[in-house]
Amino acid sequence: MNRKVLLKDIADYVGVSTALVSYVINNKEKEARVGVEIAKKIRKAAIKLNYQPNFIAKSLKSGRTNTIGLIVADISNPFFSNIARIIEDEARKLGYVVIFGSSDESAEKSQGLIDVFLNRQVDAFIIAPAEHTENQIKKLKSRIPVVLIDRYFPSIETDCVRIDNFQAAYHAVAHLIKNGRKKIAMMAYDIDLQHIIERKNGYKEALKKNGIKFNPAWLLEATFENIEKDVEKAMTNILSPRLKVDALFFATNTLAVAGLKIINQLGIKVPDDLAIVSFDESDAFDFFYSPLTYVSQSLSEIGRGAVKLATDRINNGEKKCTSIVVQPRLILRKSSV
Amino acid sequence: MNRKVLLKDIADYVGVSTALVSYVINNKEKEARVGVEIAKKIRKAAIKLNYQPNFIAKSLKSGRTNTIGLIVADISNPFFSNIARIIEDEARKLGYVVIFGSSDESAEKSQGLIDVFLNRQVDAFIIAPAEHTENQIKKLKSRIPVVLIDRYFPSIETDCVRIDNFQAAYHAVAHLIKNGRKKIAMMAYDIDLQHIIERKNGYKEALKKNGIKFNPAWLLEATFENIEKDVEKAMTNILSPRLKVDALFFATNTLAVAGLKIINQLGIKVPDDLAIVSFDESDAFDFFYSPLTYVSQSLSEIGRGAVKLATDRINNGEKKCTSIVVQPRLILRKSSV
DNA sequence: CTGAAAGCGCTTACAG
DNA sequence: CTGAAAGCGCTTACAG
Repeated sequence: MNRKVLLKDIADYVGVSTALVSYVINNKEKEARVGVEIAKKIRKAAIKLNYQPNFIAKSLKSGRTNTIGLIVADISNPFFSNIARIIEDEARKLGYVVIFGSSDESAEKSQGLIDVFLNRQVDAFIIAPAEHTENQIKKLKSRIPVVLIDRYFPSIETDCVRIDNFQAAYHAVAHLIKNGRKKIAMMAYDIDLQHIIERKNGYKEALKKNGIKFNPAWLLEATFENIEKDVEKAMTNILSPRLKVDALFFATNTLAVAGLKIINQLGIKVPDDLAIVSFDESDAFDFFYSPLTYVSQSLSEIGRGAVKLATDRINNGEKKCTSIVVQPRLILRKSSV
Repeated sequence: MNRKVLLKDIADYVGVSTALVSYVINNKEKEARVGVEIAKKIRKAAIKLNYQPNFIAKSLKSGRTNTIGLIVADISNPFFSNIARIIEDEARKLGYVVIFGSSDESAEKSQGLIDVFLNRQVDAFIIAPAEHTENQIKKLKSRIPVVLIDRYFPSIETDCVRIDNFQAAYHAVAHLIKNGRKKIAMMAYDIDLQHIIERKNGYKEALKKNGIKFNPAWLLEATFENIEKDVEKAMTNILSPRLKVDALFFATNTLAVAGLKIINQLGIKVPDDLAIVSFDESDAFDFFYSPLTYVSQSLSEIGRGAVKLATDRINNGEKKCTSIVVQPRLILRKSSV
């Protein structure tokens, strides 16, 4: 295994100082007013010797690692892995690399990941924040660029990419009502995160605006720790032994996937006996026997936007916070007819 | 924003040299025979000042970054994102962080990612290698620990975690035959990767051993670049206007998800008219109207194994190559009855 | 137009 | 038992 080629090797090879080589390699000949001939020679030598600069050394000097820390709830959730894929591509185009971590919606794990990534000197964070992490985010953003995705905290001014969750939920539920549904349940999380709260509010407002009195028994809630069991219990309650509602609105894809299993088990007819609308997407939605109507967020807009905001702020820490609000679309299919 | 705390700050605070502080922080007091009292003081000061060592500086000195580079075909494929999740957790337990990249099955992108990650001085690679990357892998493994997952190259001795694809495919197809199927097609990739080749061979061998003559028209192939279209074309050909086979074996989950859509479009009855078995997993398999029988690989065994092999080799570059062979299971469901 | 030198924040062999 | 100093591989202000 041959030794790595260093700046010094090129300098020796050409017969100049490492300083000169550094300037040329980084295209700063102008500032240093390096001779054209020499510059050419240096470039040639760099290629010939296959010089690869040592990122670590560069980072130590520059204080930049060209690394973005990505924290999501769970990288194996298709919603997040699809966003991760976009972020990866966009980031690399700009010379960044992504390290990732899953918080499992736990504030404690979130803090752990933040600490690890801070130690690694990431240049910026892209975070789908977990519940009760306001303080973490507030502190973090005073030190380093932070972009929130999917969720956000109204009390903190940050760069963020999100959708209007209230509107999206409102439209989804209004759509159910327009199609004649009157008793509409919502399967949500028992959680203190703004995007879920807004989805709940949108749901309630749609009922209200359409003259339907909200029945508290319709709002089903699960915890993150026990999704499967909680969904089963809540849904069995409201759907069995007899259907107490005629439509069901799922607040996220994970809830929907768990819920559809119960619906299959109970042998409920969708959409005849129960209409369904969900949020986000999943392969499961396409293959459920009655393909699901769902609120689609453009994952590529989210990913692209997040990387753009992050890198913009890396390059200009003083600029004002930007919220990119992505337009969701309601994809109409058989489950809600 | 207050300045980061340095070793020097602790040294000044306690009134010793940075060397001593470094020894204590890294629990090497023994070697340096630091006084117990001093060590205590230093530790206290480190906590009081909330000292966080600078990883970059450490890395530059030690040549280690405690970073693993993960290269898969596509991080948004649930098979890979689930493995990524396991790798993330296992790696962090051991003090490593993971940077990831998607090769899209392209040798060129693969090389690009390898170069980027090498520059970042990752300590090891975990790779699901793309087609035609033997030489990349061969070169790479002479420089740095490499663990292959999912796929491997028989011509290169490497650490790897895999299943016996031949056996798995053989059993899957034998299962179809045992259930009375006689004309069994396989939807695979037109690709020169060992795991796909072995799955094809297992398929053929199962036919042969059971006295069924293999019909070349049964082996359907798609390219990675055009999965959807290729699958549609190949499957329409063999399933329409009349069914020319009575069973279909999918070589991967991506092929199956694409294929099931066609089957739905054509309105084919599964399993009555066509039995199905697939590889890997997907939420779609559960929600297809006739839940899919599939070959399940333990993703956690794969992820865990990969991290173990990688870190073992980081700590002992000379040890012999290890193949972890994970036992797949055939999960029987309605689609293949 | 070019080079010597300091410095980024650590670790560790060496000297005392 | 402890410290001064070199060095990891770069960048860049400074001097010439």
